[in-house]
Amino acid sequence: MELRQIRYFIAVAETGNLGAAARKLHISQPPVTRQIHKLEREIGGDLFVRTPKGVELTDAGRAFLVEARAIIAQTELAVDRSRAAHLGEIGNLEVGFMGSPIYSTVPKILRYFRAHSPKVTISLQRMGKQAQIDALRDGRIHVGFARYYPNEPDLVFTQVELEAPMVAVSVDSSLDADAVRLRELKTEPLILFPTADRPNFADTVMDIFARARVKPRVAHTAEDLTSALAVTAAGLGCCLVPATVAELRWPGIRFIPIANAKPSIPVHCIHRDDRQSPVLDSFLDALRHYRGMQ
Amino acid sequence: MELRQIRYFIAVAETGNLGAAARKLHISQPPVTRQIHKLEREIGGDLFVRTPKGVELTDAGRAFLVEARAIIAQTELAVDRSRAAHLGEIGNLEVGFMGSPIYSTVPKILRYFRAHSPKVTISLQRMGKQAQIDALRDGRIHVGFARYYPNEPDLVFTQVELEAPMVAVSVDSSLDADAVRLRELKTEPLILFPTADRPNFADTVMDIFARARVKPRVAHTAEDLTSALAVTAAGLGCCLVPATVAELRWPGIRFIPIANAKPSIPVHCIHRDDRQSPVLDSFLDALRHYRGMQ
DNA sequence: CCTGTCGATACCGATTCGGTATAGTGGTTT
DNA sequence: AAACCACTATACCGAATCGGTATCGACAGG
Repeated sequence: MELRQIRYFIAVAETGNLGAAARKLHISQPPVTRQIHKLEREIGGDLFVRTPKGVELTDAGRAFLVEARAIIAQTELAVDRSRAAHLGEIGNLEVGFMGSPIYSTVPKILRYFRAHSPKVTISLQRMGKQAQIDALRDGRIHVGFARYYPNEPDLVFTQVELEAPMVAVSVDSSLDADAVRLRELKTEPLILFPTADRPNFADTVMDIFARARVKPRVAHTAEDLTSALAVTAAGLGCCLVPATVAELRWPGIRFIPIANAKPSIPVHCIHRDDRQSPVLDSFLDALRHYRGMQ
Repeated sequence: MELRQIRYFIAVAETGNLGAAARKLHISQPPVTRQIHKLEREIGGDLFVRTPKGVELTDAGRAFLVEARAIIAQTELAVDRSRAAHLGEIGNLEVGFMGSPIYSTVPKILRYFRAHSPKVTISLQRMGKQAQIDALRDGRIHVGFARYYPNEPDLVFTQVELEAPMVAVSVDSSLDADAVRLRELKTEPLILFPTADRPNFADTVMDIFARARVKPRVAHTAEDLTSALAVTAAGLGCCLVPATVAELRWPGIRFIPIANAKPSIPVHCIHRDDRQSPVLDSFLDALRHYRGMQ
């Protein structure tokens, strides 16, 4: 069976007349006759009864007409869907992430992307940097988010955010609530995090102190942001956090801006550079718009 | 687009390899390349990425594969359905009926037909004989049931049942419950029905009395069976009914067999004779079996 | 009885299809 | 580094199929 036969059949069924169907199809009448006959031979029974004034559907023809229309609708749907997939309008975006960007930066970007491409489903999974890199190569994720990435020949990363540091202290802290200078933290016990996956945020924190020519008193290390804030809330010290983290409410924690602090804490996004995924292209497009807005 | 392209596409997608797909399709490799290219041109984007070891689906290709399988399934369904319709296994049987056969004969036959062709839906509509004949010619019904039909050149009717008469009397009647002779009814007030659409059951009743050389005392006429039994239950007289009517329970009515009564009340079925409807053919087939069983 | 309309058939180029041969490409082997 | 695969793409050739023209046969209406 071929779609040509189905298209001709529908035209004939709708006009009730081979000649009229041929005119509608912009061909002559004999080819229509032939294709209908072929179709009838394949189905093994007549689809029309021939009358002197045209043709009429048989019961089998009526049943086939319903299916025929469904087939044509299905083919059109197939083209539409795959075109949409080609344009990155539908599909699935697999996202890997690690660390604190998940608290604010990643949701903001994904919300923006969703407004652009509402039909794309998004899957999020927490994974370390190296796991992200492996997953990107295997195609298990399209894009990864973290603060820092090592250089990889076949991958490309771009900075999507640059945040100023803030100080997180216990609500019981005696530090000024409006702003502090880094120098004032010299005597405060500092909590560093994370501990794994260097280069990481802990390095940035040390760099910020170094640039301000302040030598911090590192009292504790914590595995990740959540642990660090827990230790902070317990009153064991303070820690530096990216500004977006302060957008959330943490029990027992007060965030204090740092005077004259420059935005110096990046969030990066990593992905393949082979333009294999329209959904990724679509996402990167939205990401460029998003960065243009900032 | 043509189904050929879709079939080739599925084969390629499933093998991940144009050559292997060609072998599976029992053709050589170049035609496969060509059809895939055509398909990609029509959709306006690549469905596969070509790798040194074969091909891999793109996102658009993956989306199209789902639809492609649906299209093929739909075509197979189309052939199956229309074949089934051709064999009268699916479809709709429109039945017209009038009078008392609806109480037992018609349901019995339809139940039997349903066991034969469970996927055929059945629509019943009450209509007079002439209405049935018109509806048969227009194709609004496939088959009609009534006791008698006039001869029609393009229609054919067959007897499907021959019932003995029974006497219906009020429960208060003094007549013997086991059997009566027609002669005993000579003095009973007789209720005749129906009043319209002659020849009808009333004529048969008069004929039964005439053959027994008994002259009945016609006291009332009623429009139909239900009315006649209502009058009977009121104690205004008795009436003859076909035996199958006695299978039902009527309040206030007692049915009494007639001694030596021969089956003489027919039920007929009428239909067109042009073999245009497989469902009708299927029904007539079941009907022949049914009559063979009786 | 003639005529108009419809589907079916026969035949003719034009197109499309499948087959063969071969070029091009990237990865692997030696 | 050169030879060798395995795979896709392209060019070209007969065969099948498609659409067009002309015509036939059947039937209804004038």
